[in-house]
Amino acid sequence: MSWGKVLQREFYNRDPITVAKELLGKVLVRETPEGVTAGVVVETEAYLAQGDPANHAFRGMTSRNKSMFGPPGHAYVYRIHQVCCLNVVTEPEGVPSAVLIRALMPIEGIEMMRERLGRFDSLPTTGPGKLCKAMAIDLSLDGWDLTLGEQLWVVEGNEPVEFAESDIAVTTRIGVTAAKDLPLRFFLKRQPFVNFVSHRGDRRR
DNA sequence: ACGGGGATCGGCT
DNA sequence: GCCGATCCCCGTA
Repeated sequence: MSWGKVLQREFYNRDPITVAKELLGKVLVRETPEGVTAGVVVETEAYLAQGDPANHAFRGMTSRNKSMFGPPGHAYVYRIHQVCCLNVVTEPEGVPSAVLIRALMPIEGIEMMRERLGRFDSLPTTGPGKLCKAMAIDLSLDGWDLTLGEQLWVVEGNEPVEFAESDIAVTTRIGVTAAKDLPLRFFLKRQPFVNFVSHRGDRRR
């Protein structure tokens, strides 16, 4: 009932750029008493422990970002502008780095996602805030251990979307004001569920 | 198609 | 007090 091999600690215990790229094509699963929602990860961003002023942990540990300082493979969920965003924590405990999940291709529970959004949306998981609302991911999941295979986790998924290394696009990150020139956003080309905002470096669909 | 603005909240200075 | 790792709506075209 865990939808295949649950990604374990070693997967996350690497640098955030590697994890951000390898997360593409994996499946994020969310289970609540209401049911299961799941989607293929198609867009991510890396936030580095060193030299990255856009990282919430750039100026040290606070009550908000403490999950990033914990062991890899846990969630870092924070709130911004009325919505939550989901990150996975990378690298060893004490090294504050993470990968932001920005978009999914839904493969399970798309109707439930739309109910949670409160409207019909043909793309209910484009954007980090929207996908959290669609999957009922909130601050109570901050620090959650993603390797347990309960409530919130990531599976190998047996490659539900086929792509090659050359299908991965790399651009600067969306919405950040600091370190806006670092090429740390990764997404699958020709994937309609990738966040559709006009952004330097994006390709027309 | 694109851009501007407002909503409204927790975390930090 | 201020300011976002956002989203949606509503102008203009």
